[in-house]
Amino acid sequence: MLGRVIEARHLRVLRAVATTGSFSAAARELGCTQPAVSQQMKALEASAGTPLIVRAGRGMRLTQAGEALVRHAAGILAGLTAAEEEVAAIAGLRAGRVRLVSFPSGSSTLVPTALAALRAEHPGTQVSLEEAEPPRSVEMLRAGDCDVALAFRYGGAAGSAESQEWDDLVVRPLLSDRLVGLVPQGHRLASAESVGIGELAEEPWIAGCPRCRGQLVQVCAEAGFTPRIDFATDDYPAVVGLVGAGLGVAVLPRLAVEAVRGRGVREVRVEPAVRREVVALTLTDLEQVPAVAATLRQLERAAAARV
Amino acid sequence: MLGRVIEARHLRVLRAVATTGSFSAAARELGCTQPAVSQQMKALEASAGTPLIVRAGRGMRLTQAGEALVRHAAGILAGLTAAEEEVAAIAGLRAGRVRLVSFPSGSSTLVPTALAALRAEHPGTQVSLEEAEPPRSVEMLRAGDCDVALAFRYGGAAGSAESQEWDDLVVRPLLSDRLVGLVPQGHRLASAESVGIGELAEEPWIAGCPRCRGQLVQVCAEAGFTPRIDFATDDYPAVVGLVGAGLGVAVLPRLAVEAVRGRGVREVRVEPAVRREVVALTLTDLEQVPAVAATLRQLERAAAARV
DNA sequence: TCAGCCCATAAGTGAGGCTTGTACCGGAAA
DNA sequence: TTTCCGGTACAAGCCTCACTTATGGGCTGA
Repeated sequence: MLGRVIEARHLRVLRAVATTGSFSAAARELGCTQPAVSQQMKALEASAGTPLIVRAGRGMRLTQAGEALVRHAAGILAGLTAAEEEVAAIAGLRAGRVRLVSFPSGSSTLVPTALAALRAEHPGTQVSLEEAEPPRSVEMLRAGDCDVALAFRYGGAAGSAESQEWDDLVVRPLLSDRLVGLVPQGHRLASAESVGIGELAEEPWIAGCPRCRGQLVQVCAEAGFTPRIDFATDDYPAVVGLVGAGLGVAVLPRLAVEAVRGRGVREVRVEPAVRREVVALTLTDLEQVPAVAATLRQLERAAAARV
Repeated sequence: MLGRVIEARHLRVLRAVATTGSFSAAARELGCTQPAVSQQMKALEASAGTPLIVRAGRGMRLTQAGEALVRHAAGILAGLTAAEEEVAAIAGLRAGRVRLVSFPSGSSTLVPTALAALRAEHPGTQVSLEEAEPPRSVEMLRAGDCDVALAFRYGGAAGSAESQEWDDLVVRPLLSDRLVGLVPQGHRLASAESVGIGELAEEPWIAGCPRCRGQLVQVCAEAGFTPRIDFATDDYPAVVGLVGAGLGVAVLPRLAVEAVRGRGVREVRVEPAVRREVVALTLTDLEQVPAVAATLRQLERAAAARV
């Protein structure tokens, strides 16, 4: 048997034949030759098991089976073009949804810039934003709960463990975020241009998120002391507020400080320079999704514009 | 470019992948090998212009485009199977309509037998019956107003013209219908076994339909006389009634006489034997239509059973 | 009767779908 | 950890099938 099942191609040919009333005209409409139409119709009749058209001198008529098939073809082909259009809209960035997860200081700095540019370039795209710190955000990425994760990692030994976890992901480096020191206005180091970390050994500390705190402890250990951490909170405005209130000093990523208009605090450069690398993460397959690719591109542009 | 447009085959594969959650399981469900599924999915993603699935360790997830396509695929494939089933019903004689046109004496003899058998064999088929004499019924057949025409033709010189008109049609001979003479009871020839047509030369005649009348005149001319036709009507019961009332004699096809229970008339065999050939006509293409073929078959069986 | 249009058929070609075979990667069990 | 198993990707070969060109026949209208 030739044609086992009915394919969309057959229905397109049949519809063209039914509307034009001739094989040749259908061929012209379909952009192929007349024998092609002839063969398709023969194959379709073979799989139908009954003639679909009757030649009636000039022109042709549909049989009952032909009429039934044409009637169904209308809906089927309409559904098919609707499906193609919806997919094309997603592929062409006239539609498409991206679920973005970012760590807090990223979502208030890089993300707004990137999303504004994305919206301007592709108004049809929709982006949902959620906040989560790196370990959790990567979990969400793997679980399929988001498409892009804005995360960060610290260089050196501590980062290697994370890098290993990410080697099956797409890692797009965005920028290198230097840590800056925060001291209260009026502090003895408030007007210093650069401060060695060891000079803060005896100060009370306000620590940030757990990972940042770990990083802080490690850096201080390398400098030969253990920081006395009086307060620790995920809330960066709170950190800045605590420093401003004179309750201690802090070391925060540049991005986090920038996101908070701190009053009563001074930024000082801390030596040795410690940087965290801010990256965008996504799954290998998702990198090819147009909306995801566009989001990554805009995140990179937003990061580049920050230099 | 590989896959230009989306075909039903692609959607079947995608649906199987989406429901089973793996290429291998989809291949088993579809009755093909796993690389076949792999290739189809790759082709589909190529024509979609965006990934449709993301591999997520154990199993896989659909992307937004994939979800859209699967959502549409449900309706499209449902419509396709509905179309296939409807066509299969027609092809398998579980459905199907035949428009039958018959001359009057055929519709009351052969047709009921044939249609009863058809109904018994294929209860799903629907037959519509209309009455029309041969010239008109063939017109209807050519115009697409009916599918099968029950007609008749006279042999000899008169029939050749009709045969020429029918040589592009499918002609199924059903039976040869001998013409019989009708005389009133008590007529001088009422008890004759066989009557030469010439013996009726002086009788008043009741003629039937126009074509039968033409045939009558021709036969009489060959016998050397011109019949005096007092009445002519398409209505065979009327002809029989008129003969029964003693208003004349008539020559009618056997089928027509059989259809009418005549009172007060006697049948006599007329010599020379004149026969009309009863045939079923259809279009070449329609002969392959199952419902038409079944109708023709039952008409032939009904005619054969009449011997 | 001739010209034009349309359809069917045949043969050749090319694309692409399917298969087998193999390698790679992951997770689960020993 | 090693080993095994289920799953996928990749490559090569085959074969089906869809399209092409070329040709013949049939019907219509001039």
